[in-house]
Amino acid sequence: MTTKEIKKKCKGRPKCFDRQEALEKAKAMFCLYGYQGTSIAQLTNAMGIKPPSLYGEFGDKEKLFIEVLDYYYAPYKEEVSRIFKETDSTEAAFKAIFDLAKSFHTQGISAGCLIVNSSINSYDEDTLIGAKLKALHDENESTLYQRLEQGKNDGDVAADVDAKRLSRYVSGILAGAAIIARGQKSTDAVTDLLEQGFESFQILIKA
Amino acid sequence: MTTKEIKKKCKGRPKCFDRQEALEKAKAMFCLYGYQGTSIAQLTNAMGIKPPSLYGEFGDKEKLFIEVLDYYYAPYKEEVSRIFKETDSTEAAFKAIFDLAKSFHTQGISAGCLIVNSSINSYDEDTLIGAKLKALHDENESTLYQRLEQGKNDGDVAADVDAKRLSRYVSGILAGAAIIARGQKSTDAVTDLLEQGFESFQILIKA
DNA sequence: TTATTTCTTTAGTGGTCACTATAAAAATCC
DNA sequence: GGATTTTTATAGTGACCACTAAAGAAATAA
Repeated sequence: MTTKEIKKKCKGRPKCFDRQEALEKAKAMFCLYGYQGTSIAQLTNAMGIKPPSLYGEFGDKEKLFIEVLDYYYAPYKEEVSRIFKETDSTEAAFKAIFDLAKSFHTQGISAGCLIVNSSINSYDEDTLIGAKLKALHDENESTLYQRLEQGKNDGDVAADVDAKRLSRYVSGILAGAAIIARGQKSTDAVTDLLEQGFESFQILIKA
Repeated sequence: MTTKEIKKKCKGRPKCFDRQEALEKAKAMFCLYGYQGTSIAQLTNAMGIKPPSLYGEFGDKEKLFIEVLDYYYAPYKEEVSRIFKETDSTEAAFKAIFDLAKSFHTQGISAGCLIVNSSINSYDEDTLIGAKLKALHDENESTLYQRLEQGKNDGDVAADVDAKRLSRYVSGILAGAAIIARGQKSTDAVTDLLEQGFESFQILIKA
């Protein structure tokens, strides 16, 4: 919207596509078929543009994918941030996190989580994609960890709880839920895992 | 060994490679790079054979992969079966399962779990690979479920425990551990997840 | 209007993909 | 030893891969 307005007075031929819409389409394709599994031809077809436009706008396939990863993570990050701001107790906050994952994976045809999916194929930290994936994972886990530490300060998480271990536990269950959502496509399996996961979380923060 | 002895008296030119060794090499490549990410050229190079030999012996890439999946799952299945036979209490049995996963993912360079990894890219049940992956997952979860039901009969699992839900929970954590092992390559993260997972399991079967 | 700039479309590039036709090599059978 | 059988190695097949050179189209600037 605003970018369109701002760019109204540029020289040269105007673009025939909206950048965000293109990213959205690319995201959908990468979610379905993965980075390797999605060809430039599939991407350009879905995005409604030709290869030179894609390369002109996004650089190459790898750079486009990294941009899609940020675009994918942003709303989740914002939602988690909102939850942790607006929710008082640690228990209620993590209940909201588990619920967020549950609703994400159980409404519509879930393709799992793009970041979890991609970490299977691009696990090498020496690559741009691998480094980006690790950064996003670490950021997420760190966010969970900090909320647990806050809970210990607030007093609704027991003092002898290992916050790092517990954040890894939650992070691992969320990753598992993403896997199950994609691989098994069973709403019940995801729900069971996440609800049982939260149930155990409730117990673990009290001991 | 025995197959070699038996096949000693065949007509025609004898094979230059050992079938199981070839499967082992193929397994290693698929574990590292995945189904899509491993080319026939890479496979034949690792297996020490030429493409026509691969196709003559295994059919095509898809059939080879499915055979590798069975070859990969077999020792795990046997080990779980052994654990469930030789271990008395449900708690000790699942402790052994969690420990098995822990040692598998923390010794050497873990490539995660081939079956979990593959379920990301080959999630369509309509394909041969997708169907095989779902079958293996279901078999594993069913094995866990049955052991929990046995525990309820034996009396060391509380009667009101939802065995299906709990088996999905354990299965989900094991999947998450495989993801973390591959994606984060952190021994500590895997250990934390699995130990915290078993700790919660201990509590959940008693309530 | 003309020049300049920027994006578009067309039409490819060399490289790699899974897979195979062909024929030589190495064994047994008669 | 010669015929048969099976596996081998050589050398390719068309299809698709990520990516791009070249030229046309659509805007602004002069």
